[in-house]
Amino acid sequence: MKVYNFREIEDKQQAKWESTAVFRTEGLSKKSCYYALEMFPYPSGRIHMGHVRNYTIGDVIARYKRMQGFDVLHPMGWDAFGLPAENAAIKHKTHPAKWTYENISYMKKQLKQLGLSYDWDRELATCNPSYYRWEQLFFIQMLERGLAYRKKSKINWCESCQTVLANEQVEDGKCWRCSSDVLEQERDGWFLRITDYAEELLQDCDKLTGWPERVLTMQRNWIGKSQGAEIDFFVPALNQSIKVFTTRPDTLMGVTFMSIAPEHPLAEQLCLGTAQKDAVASFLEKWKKVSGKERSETKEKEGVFTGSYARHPLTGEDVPIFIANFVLMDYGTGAVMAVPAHDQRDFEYSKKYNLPVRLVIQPGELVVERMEKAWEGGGKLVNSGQFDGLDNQEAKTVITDYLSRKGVAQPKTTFRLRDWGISRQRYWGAPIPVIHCDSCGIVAVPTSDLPVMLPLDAEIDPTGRSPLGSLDSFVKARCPKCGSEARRETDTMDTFMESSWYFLRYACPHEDNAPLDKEKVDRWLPVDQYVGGIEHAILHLLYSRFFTKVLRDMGYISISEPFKNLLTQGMVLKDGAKMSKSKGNVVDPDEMIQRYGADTVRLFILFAAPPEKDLEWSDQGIEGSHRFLQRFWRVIAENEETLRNIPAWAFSEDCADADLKAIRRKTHQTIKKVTEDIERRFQFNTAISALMELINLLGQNLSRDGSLTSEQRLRTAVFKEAVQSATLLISVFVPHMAEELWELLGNQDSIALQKWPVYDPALIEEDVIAIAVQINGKLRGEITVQKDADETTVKDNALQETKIQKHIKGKTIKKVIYVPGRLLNLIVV
RNA sequence: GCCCGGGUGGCGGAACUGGUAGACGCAAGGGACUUAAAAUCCCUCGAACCAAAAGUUCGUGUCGGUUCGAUCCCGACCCCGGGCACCA
Repeated sequence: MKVYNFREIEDKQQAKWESTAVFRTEGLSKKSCYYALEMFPYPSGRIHMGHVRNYTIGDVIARYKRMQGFDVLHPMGWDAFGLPAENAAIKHKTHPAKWTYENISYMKKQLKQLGLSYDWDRELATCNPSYYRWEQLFFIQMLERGLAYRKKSKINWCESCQTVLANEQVEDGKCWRCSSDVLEQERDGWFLRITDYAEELLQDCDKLTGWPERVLTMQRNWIGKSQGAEIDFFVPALNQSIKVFTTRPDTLMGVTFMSIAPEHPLAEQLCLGTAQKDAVASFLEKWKKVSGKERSETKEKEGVFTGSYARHPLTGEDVPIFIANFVLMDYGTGAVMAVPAHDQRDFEYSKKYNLPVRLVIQPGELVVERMEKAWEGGGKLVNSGQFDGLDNQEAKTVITDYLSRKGVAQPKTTFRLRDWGISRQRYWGAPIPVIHCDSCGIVAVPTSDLPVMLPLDAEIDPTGRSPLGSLDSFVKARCPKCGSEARRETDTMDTFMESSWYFLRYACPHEDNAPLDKEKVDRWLPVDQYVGGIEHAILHLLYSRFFTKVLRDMGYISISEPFKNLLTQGMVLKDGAKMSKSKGNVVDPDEMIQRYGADTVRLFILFAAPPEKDLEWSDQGIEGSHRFLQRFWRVIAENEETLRNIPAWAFSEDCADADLKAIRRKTHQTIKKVTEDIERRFQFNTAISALMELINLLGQNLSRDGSLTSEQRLRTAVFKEAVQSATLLISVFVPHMAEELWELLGNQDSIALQKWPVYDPALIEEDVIAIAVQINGKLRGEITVQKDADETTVKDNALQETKIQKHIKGKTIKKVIYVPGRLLNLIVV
């Protein structure tokens, strides 16, 4: 018997796939196209188990769809710009480009060893000018459309990474990459107007029915829409109005003071000439120093009276204006109307500073004197003059409309989402294609001059500061407008720019004349199934959605959403924790492939947990998966010759032998189960367990030495059907072994291009079925009946059982519940 | 605080979205083969009562409810994971 030499088999099959280019795709018609994509990796050096899991899941889907008859686009590439390359370059005294390309070549070898069915002809690396030149073009076009702009703002600065971070890249006040504290700084930078798309990004969440609900929730939260009104409060002392934003215009009559942020532009003016001047000055000195992050950690409400008053837009009453530490300058207008009775923060503040509380929403019996906290719910309006008696929801529009007519308010929608800051003060990224000219200002590089090449002769600065600024050959440029000497922009683009459109470029990776070939993109996109980690739930997925909409509006593509279905796979854990070098719990894929082969690693990872769940790595578990593959191999290899000589799919119609009948039934049940488990939520773990059951059954029907026994078995070809089906089914999980066994069974063409097996419904039904018998809902026995037995037969059979008789003796049957094919419940008293 | 997930044997996980809880695998125990080991094969494996079997009772985070019947539906609560958070 041929032994299962996985090393030899895997090398051989990988070479064969490569030489015959089985996974190359063109995509003939829109209808037959299927796009399976996994999030491309950052070329960090070596792949880890998270990659193995991600790409194995994607590969199963790609292989399955291919066998279903689709033209499957399954590409792979490299998210190749980024900070680690620079850090490694400093550490190892090399160049980021060299480090990156070496990593790519090593990791590519690793991916090939996993037997992933990629069309490597479409491979791309984002650090290649043939890729980023188009991104620079997009940037210029965004600039023309006003979607890209430059502004000075408070930015998030990571000292250790020496760069600015986008809001999305700050997690809990720390850098998403290195976890060091993020500082606030004033700085000039480039922004993309993602807020222009806030409404559409939010609306379209509803269309993403193939996305996990929790990812959508995160995106919705991040966009953070709130609807309300902007209301003007006139300040006589300044002879101008202060605008406030509120979601509760219905509580306007409950306003007893106003709070503004310490950074509010009017904060200092309001106290001029009042007795509060000094108090305000010391308060501002204290709170302006405190960063936004620290301030939000301070739960204690603190504020100071400005000495000035605003006029209530309805009553004309004087409303004292305070500067308060809890008011944020970068949300709404930086000023809020305070309604202590109906806002908890205002309530706490009013208690501390002894300010009046006025109840204007009446939820039943509540009275001000007995309030222990603010009432933030609904109710009827009271103490609101002409608006009394209105339902508060209704009052929101009524009051806003009323004020609008008087010209002191307007309906307003506010988003939490901020524009995307894309400037990075780093070297290893795509240069932002603009030129600073002393006379013309900021001038875009003419598109005919693209790409602005990232110079590869830069000396990497060990402090981490970008070398571009001091590289004269790069910085010195002519102004495209006036021709005078000018300076090139030295910031590079956030690397999330590259990953925001790579999935489009895969449709036409070799297109030289344009970023995208519309016809091809429209044929393949949207991605039918995207697979990746949950950690990108906001960052990458939100940016990609934004880019897709922008490129649509620019006319490059027709779709509005890039990813039709999204599968977020869980992490790979060891000893209950995420694998990390510092914890010393890393399991190296290479080592596992060496020991057990890629097929075993793939199988274990698919079998140990459903894809969305975290997966606990188990050294014993992988042994078990390997044992199963050995068993699978033996069942076929030990009977190789016999099986090969049976004509494929030839059956004698009636196999009377009960064992054989059972095998056929199991075969078809397995085809059904595996197909449905893959279709329905990608339950690979249960699909594999079904295959295990089939192989176990076949094993039981072999002789002690593993060979086929009876002559009848040889004639009927039932075994051949079983092993052939099992091999086809398992090929999506363990392609190398399946391919080898497929050959062993006498087949010529690659198993990857075979048709997915189809079950025969007539064969999966059992002749006799077990019916559970319950007395008063408790299981008391089990009977076997013919599959088409009716209720009366089942009941009569059940009543003949001694066990059942025992339980109903001396009692009368009050009711009979029969669930066909499943259970009989006798209610007795 | 708010919004999503999720709590099932010693462990990873199954269970047709109301119908025999624990498939499949791991670990464990026992046995066969072997001079021995490995490998392989067979048996047992939620808990309790019982010498054992038959059997009975309990059992899907907790407490209630609906139902002939609940891991599944409803209500209250506890715990774990994730997201958002002085967002006006």
